[in-house]
Amino acid sequence: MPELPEVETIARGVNSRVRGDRIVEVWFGSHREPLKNSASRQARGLVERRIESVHRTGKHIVVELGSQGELRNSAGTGEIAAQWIVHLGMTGRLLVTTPDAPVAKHTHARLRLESGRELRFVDPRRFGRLEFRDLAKGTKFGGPGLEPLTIAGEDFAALFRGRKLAIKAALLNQTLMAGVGNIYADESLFRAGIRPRRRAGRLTREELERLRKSLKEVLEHAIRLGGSSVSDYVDADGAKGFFQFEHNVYQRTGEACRNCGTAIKKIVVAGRSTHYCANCQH
DNA sequence: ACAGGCTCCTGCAGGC
DNA sequence: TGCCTGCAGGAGCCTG
Repeated sequence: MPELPEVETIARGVNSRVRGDRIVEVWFGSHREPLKNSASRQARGLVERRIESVHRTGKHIVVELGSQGELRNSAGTGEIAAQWIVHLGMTGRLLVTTPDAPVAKHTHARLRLESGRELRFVDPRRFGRLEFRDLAKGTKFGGPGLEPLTIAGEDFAALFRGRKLAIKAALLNQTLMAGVGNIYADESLFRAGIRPRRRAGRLTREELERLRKSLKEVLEHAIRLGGSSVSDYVDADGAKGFFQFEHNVYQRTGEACRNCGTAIKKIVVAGRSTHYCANCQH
């Protein structure tokens, strides 16, 4: 479901509410979990740790955790000893609630915090993933791919050099760049005036630079509006985003292009529905 | 290298 | 009302 702007919005919201709080009790649902390592291992690893910060890497939310068993109410050392990595898949939600808030259907994890609040992971389709990492036993989560918000023009161009796949497929490939999904691939290609089926390696340097800037602008604009709420996306408070009203092509099949009035086309690229304006994009 | 298909799931909209 | 089909912000795997 969520792409970079939605994940960024959620991570910021969660961070501002739980930073400095401590995990005092952990509950995982009993049936098949969307987990990378076992529920019991995660629960044992998470409990009694201070949440140092929460941030986004690609489409992943990274919860940075202090060492286990520090004194209650202590400020902590600020050092990162473990991480909880949350990937929301298509329908995942990470919510900060009061303990008495009704438990939504498909709630898979609940972390009770010292403040009394709860951090909950809800995911109907269970495409999301939860992973616990003890940094004493393994490496820090790096995530795949480069960050589209900060990538330099040279690096951006290098990603696509010599590649025969469609530019849209390349944008969706998380090992190249992390965070771009179906909405923002379509929207950035529209903004850059590039057709989604163009071969990545055939784009001119000028087009690539236009695409890099368009992508950055679209993502930053979407972050400012709290992301796109296409069906069920909500932030850490359960509030919706507003970028869906700014979409130029995504899910606007047959509607008039806001730029030229031509009907927006829908095709399939890389197995995903793809929307573009045949008049504005070349 | 890359395309395309299939898979993991649930929920919702639309057609009949 | 119900039943069926298709589709959905992701991504991994397998085949050709």
